[in-house]
Amino acid sequence: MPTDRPVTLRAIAEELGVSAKTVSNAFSRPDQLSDRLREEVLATARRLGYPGPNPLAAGLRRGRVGAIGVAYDNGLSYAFDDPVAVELLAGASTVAEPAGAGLLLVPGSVDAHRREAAVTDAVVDGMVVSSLADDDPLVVAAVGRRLPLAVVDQPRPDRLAELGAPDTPWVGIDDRAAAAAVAGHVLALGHRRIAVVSFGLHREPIRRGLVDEAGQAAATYAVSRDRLAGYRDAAAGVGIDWAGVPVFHGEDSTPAVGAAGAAAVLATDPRPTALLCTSDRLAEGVLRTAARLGLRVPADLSVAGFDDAAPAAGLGLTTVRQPTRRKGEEAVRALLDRLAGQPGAGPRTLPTELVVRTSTGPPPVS
Amino acid sequence: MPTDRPVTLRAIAEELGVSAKTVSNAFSRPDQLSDRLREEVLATARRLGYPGPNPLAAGLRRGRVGAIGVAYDNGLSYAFDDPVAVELLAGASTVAEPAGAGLLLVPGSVDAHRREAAVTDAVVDGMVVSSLADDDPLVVAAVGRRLPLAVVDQPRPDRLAELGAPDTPWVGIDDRAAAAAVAGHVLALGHRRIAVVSFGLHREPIRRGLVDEAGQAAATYAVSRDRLAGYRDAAAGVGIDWAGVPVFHGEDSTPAVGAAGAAAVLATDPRPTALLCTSDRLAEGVLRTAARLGLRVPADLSVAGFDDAAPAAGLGLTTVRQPTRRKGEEAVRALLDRLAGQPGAGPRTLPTELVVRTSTGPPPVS
DNA sequence: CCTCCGTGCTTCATCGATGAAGAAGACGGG
DNA sequence: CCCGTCTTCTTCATCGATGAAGCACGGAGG
Repeated sequence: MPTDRPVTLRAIAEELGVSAKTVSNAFSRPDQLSDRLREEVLATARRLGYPGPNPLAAGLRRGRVGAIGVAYDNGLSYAFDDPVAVELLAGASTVAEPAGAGLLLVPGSVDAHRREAAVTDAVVDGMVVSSLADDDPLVVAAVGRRLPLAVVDQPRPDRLAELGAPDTPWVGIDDRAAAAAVAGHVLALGHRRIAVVSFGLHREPIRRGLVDEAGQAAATYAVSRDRLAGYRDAAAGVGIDWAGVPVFHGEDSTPAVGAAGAAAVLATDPRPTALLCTSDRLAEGVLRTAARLGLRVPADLSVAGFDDAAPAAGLGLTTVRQPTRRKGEEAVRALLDRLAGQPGAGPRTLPTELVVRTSTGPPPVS
Repeated sequence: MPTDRPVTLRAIAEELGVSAKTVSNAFSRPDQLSDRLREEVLATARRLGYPGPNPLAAGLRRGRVGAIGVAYDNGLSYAFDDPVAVELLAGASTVAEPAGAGLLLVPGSVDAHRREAAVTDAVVDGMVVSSLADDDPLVVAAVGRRLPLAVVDQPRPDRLAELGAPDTPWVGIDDRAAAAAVAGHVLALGHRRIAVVSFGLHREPIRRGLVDEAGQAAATYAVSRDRLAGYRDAAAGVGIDWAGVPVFHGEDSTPAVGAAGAAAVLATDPRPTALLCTSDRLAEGVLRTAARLGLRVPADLSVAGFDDAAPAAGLGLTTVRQPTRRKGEEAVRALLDRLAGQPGAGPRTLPTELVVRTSTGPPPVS
């Protein structure tokens, strides 16, 4: 029996009659001692069943642990089902991995208190936070930890400044302009009766369903707010009264919500001829409802998405391509730079591109 | 200016003239002190810009950090591109998340030394390792850390016992039987000239391409070895001489490898009428090559996959469904149980199911 | 009036390692 | 023969917190 309690550096040191520091060096700084002694130390370590230097203790002393936290708006389990989230993680990992940094996926939770605790307790050197609402306590907790941070999409830089973290690296796109671009395309095709299917506007859902202008303006998810504003900009450009445009918002970005949203907005009178969706996954559900109602796309109904994520190409979806993967890359890169001592990089806006496929066309002649 | 060096518990304690332990309690055990004092402590903490108790230090003292490591055979960046890996992670997260445990994705690396270091240095309470070759030093490193472990798929329980960790929880399927089932289906359709497209057999590729029986038996990836053995079992059942069956193995489980593999085995004479693939992603590439060569599936060529992962249904692929998500769930559950003090759960084999779709049919009459 | 107990806070040791600085020989140069 | 330098190892303090145990006080119970 080697031992009943954990074997530590000190145990090996005593066994061999050398200092603890020498044992430490045998593992972490081989050049600091003779090969002969080093071999002896390692052999003794093996014999005693020493698990190697405890990374936790080493991390405490060194001040870094080689891990980057990733906090996402929704739970982890949701994240892995959303191709956009997965792509973000993929991007993050391509930069983190060569740097030898692990990614700690911070558990989300319905329970607000535990959600915060998870961020507070994460053992990491820095954190990427993504897609959080302006009023999410998670943001406050993350900033409050005074940990190097990098933000993807939301909260916006101005909100970060408000929270006392003005130089936080931020990566995102111009959501308003991108949304205006896709709406502009649809309107240019001649559509005048449009509707919107959006994911959540607020963290705490007052009521899912159609939402009026006041509700839209009060959205605490900056991305949702800005995309709606972009649609509205485009509508204003051709003289459409926004008050008459049905806007549905559901809980999250899933086909199920999209399907429900489509049912809701297509029930309004006059029936819209084009639906703008704030994500491709929503659009996927919209297409499903359209099929169920016997509406041909795009002959009877045009549908546009957002993201150009996994299902879009296969579905022939007109959408806005955004560099999700690059967002993950840039966020981690900025974080690593900061950890290496460079100053905060500030906001960085990546380009987007309208992708026209077959889900949009001229409105039906009615 | 609050300070230039980090604010600690002690600083607050001194500022207020109380003990450090009391400040600690104000954060972690609110019931241990009066509300009045607690408020005072928190207010002072805010004033001094205290980031909250350092989770690293707390973790060292407590002996746990609330994170589970996940080590995967290939790099992280690869993992996020593979639907099977993502599903495994999704399963893992659905169990870890409610338990408040984060998932630390351990960085893989081409550099063997750093790969090991990443496992050694991961700050976690336990680790899930998935799909590692029998001779992967990562396994040795993981076992050597004497950290609670749970293994998915490979290495096999017998190999774990060899390494001195006999009671390690293990989750997987009966790869040999599952492979025999899908091969049996193809053979029952009447095919006699079959070929195999497989992902890697060895960690260190001697030579990609067609591999003979000796090479197959020497595979250090137990999953690959057993699936080949299963195909072979089925072939033996109908009197096929396995030495005549072309077996291609490529680096990893990607459509690109599948496409290359198909090209290789379809160039053999006589041309096979059915291709068995060890994953759906490989099969995806095989279908691409078939299309390029003008072969109709299944009229000219039958193709079978493995996994029943994301693309399979869409492609009409005949395959074997395996409960990837559940593997992730069970592995993490077993790990959490062990962390809670229960003894090792040992091996657990999950069921599989043959799924026949449209990519297999009778061989062409030649 | 004395004892017992709970509340609220403190003391002490400890979790397991590593950075900075220093000391003892060995060795080469002048 | 002395001195500076290198190698090899040691000493000391510290990273930042928390468990276990202890002390002081006030109120309840006998």
